[in-house]
Amino acid sequence: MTGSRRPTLSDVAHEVGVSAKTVSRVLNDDGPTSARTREKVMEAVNRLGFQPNLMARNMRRGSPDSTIGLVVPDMGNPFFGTVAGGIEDAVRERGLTLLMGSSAEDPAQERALIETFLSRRVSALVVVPSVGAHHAYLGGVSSGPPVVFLDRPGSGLATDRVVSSNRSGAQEGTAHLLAAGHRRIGFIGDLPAGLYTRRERLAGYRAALADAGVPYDRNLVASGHDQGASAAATEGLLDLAEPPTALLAGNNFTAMGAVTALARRRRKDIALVAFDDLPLAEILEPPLTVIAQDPAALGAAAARTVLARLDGDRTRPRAEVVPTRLVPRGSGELPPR
Amino acid sequence: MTGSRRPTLSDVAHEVGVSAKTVSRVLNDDGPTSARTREKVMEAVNRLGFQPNLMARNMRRGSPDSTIGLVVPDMGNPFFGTVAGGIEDAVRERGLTLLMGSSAEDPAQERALIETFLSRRVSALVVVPSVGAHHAYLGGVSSGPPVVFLDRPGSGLATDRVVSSNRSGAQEGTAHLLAAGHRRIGFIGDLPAGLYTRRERLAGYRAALADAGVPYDRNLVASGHDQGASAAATEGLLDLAEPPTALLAGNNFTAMGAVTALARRRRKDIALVAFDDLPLAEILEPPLTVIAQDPAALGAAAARTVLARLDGDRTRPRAEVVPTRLVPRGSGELPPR
DNA sequence: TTGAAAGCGCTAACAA
DNA sequence: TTGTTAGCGCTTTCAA
Repeated sequence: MTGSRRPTLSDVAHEVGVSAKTVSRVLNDDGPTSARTREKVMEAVNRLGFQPNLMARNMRRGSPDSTIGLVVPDMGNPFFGTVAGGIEDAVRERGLTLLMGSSAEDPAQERALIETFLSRRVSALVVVPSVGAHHAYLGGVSSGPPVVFLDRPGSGLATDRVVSSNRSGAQEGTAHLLAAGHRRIGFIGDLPAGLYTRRERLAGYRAALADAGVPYDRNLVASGHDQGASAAATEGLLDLAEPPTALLAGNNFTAMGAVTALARRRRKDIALVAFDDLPLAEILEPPLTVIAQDPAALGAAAARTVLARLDGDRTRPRAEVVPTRLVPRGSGELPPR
Repeated sequence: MTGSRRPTLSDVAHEVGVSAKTVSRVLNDDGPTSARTREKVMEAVNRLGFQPNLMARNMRRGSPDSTIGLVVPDMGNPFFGTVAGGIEDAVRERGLTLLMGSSAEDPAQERALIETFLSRRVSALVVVPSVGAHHAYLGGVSSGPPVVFLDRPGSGLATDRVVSSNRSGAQEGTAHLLAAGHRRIGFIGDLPAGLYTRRERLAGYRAALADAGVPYDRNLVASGHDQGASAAATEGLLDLAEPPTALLAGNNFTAMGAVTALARRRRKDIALVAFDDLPLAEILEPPLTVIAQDPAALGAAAARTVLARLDGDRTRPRAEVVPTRLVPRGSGELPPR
């Protein structure tokens, strides 16, 4: 397995007794070759376990690598996994392979990963930008592959982007709680506070409050990035002197935290609407009302944009919004006590 | 952004008025260079937006690409996302980048992805083999990168592997149900039936039954791959003439299906133990008892093995088993009615 | 139907 | 401290 040098085209050619170019022709179906030659070449290829060196091929051809680089902040979040699946399904038939790496929500790691992808000459880049990252360097004098920002707009680079309808979705979810009669509605948002999705969803929440003439109370805004911190933040809201009677959870992890906190406190009377769906939402008690995102559609939209750019689309940057959908299941319809 | 040719080393060299080799020296910190030269070179690099072509560098150096290829059957499954995070954390400081792609549990796609990685000369390959895939081709005459199988052993290739303690874990979980007094215990397994983890866990289940002198009844074995199918399969078990009083769910998705089915039927009297933990396990009613896996540890173990091989370890293939842990939370302690 | 020569962008080896 | 030459493995171009 690990041992002698990997075989090259010339090794195969030498083995068969032809020139390297002939082997190349056989492998790439490029130009005429006799059946006899083809047979012998293929036999030698298999016998030697020859694997063409794509780096050499791409270099000579001057063509980009047939891969698309995807940068996400967290591979363990099924939201991004589903996004990746949506991209992959859409680009596979074009012969493109999706390569995914994680930035761990760190601008430095994000940049390192992007440069890794650029140095490997990927055909396109899909990036979920980390908070605090700047992308001006991507738009330098140099010609690079098309870049699409996903889930969040990038900073310092005017290029295509695909996001969910964060603001109107959150507004709709909050309005749903207001319609049930709630006036004190808590918001549990992701961290850091500068996160685009958090800001947009918080803005939607505030817009709904304003529409209903309910004053915004910043004491009702809590934060957490993972499930544990979000649960603690939720308990903090419940412990207020004037606690909320309803909650809007800002994403899937904060939703799990809120659900956990309410369960620990046995507070089935607190209404809850979550941004982003959860696999077990239906069977929670009460069943969880959500503003569902469509991560596979986000991925597919990004892929379509990428393919259009690769096909020569030179129009100005697109900003696509994938709609969210309110799914009432019960937890958002509870009245205030 | 997309336009003129990407700048090369020579472009930079020409711009500064030095040779390509000097620019190379500056960029790679290889050999002496004057401060003045370094300055001018870096300035030109930034101005032109030069990105070194890693394909060319790797080719010339004859070194493999500083990436590790990871092949998983499903990017949307957080289990594999967490595994990937475990690998990444362990290899990052060695300067290796993790590239993940999906086989969609299809041997043909798996092979295509592996060949893609091999053609790009990755430093190592970590593979979660699809059912029905054979890997003899990886062990050919040729020298290739180290390969580690993860979560499941590969077929046709004797190489390193890292798996969970599937059999003993399932045995322990089943024994837990038997200890609570259950004698009719259903098993809901992943599909296809040939899947290694399913077979191992089923074997553990059967071993526990045998230890307790309880006859194995194949009518109590049901199957599903996703949450919906697993829920339907669970309902099928509940509709038997002699239904089970307890269930063992074979993985995270079947667990969510079983939980869903029991909730729909309002059967809080049915005991349940699930293989693999769930984020909301604690707050289900009753709280879900699980045989927890440690996906990050699986990834870390695979990474350690990879690094050892890259460091020249030529000993015979390792078979590492990452232990599972029974976490009693309530659902497995319910007595039979 | 096949081969020879050149060169993609970079770095090793040597020379200056 | 810097430059020149050659060559990594492949494909393009041209010739046979």
